[in-house]
Amino acid sequence: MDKQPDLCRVEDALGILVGKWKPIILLYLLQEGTKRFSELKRSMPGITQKMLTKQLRELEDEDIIERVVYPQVPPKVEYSISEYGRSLEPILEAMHEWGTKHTLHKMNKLNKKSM
Amino acid sequence: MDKQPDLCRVEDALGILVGKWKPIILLYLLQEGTKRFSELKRSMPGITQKMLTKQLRELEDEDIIERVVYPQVPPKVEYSISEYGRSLEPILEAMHEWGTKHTLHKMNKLNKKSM
DNA sequence: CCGAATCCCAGGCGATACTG
DNA sequence: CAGTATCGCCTGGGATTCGG
Repeated sequence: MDKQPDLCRVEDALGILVGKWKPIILLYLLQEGTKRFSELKRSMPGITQKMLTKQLRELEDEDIIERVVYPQVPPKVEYSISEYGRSLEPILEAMHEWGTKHTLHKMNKLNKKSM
Repeated sequence: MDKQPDLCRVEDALGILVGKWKPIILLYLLQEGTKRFSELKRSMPGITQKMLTKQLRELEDEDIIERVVYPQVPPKVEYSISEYGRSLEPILEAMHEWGTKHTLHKMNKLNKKSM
């Protein structure tokens, strides 16, 4: 199964970003700083509690985000990007930039067809 | 960089790289230049013809790779990274670099536990 | 040699309801 | 408020077979 181990490290990074809501969560926390669960949920229309919990857990397991529980009633849990997680920021920015260009690229392609 | 969730284009880039064999295909073609179908298949133990064809088609549809068919018997089809596709190289390199560090990060984490 | 067509399964994702 | 628990759909990926 082992191919060239050194060539396949791309997938380790990819695996962390893949997930329907992970890029959104990461960009949001990078932008807004620390947020509690309900704030995250409110800012992502369409996500269910289950999915938000799951994606947050997975990011936490990889040490990308930090989770702080305040033992009180009602409960309060805050999430934030870890110092380590910030090392992903350049990659996210590069992908966002490339994605923006690619969207234009596809639009040009469609326009050519209809002309 | 616009980080509003609804304007986030990270997923456009992500969608192109996601696919079990796509990073491998891209890195291979970036390194080796033009290759024919059978060479690609031979270099990726475990991939089926169907999957290789599918992943190549998807990359071709996004103009990331180029496909040249030589009308002869037996058939010969060559694949290569397009000029446009090369714009993904910095991202792949960044992810590879990050992935390498992350692998170390996880190893350190495991070592701490067992000490 | 290249790839399309078919069948199949696991897991990601979602809707909904329940709990401390 | 911040989660679990259950159920079910849908799609990516794989084995196999057929065709030009």
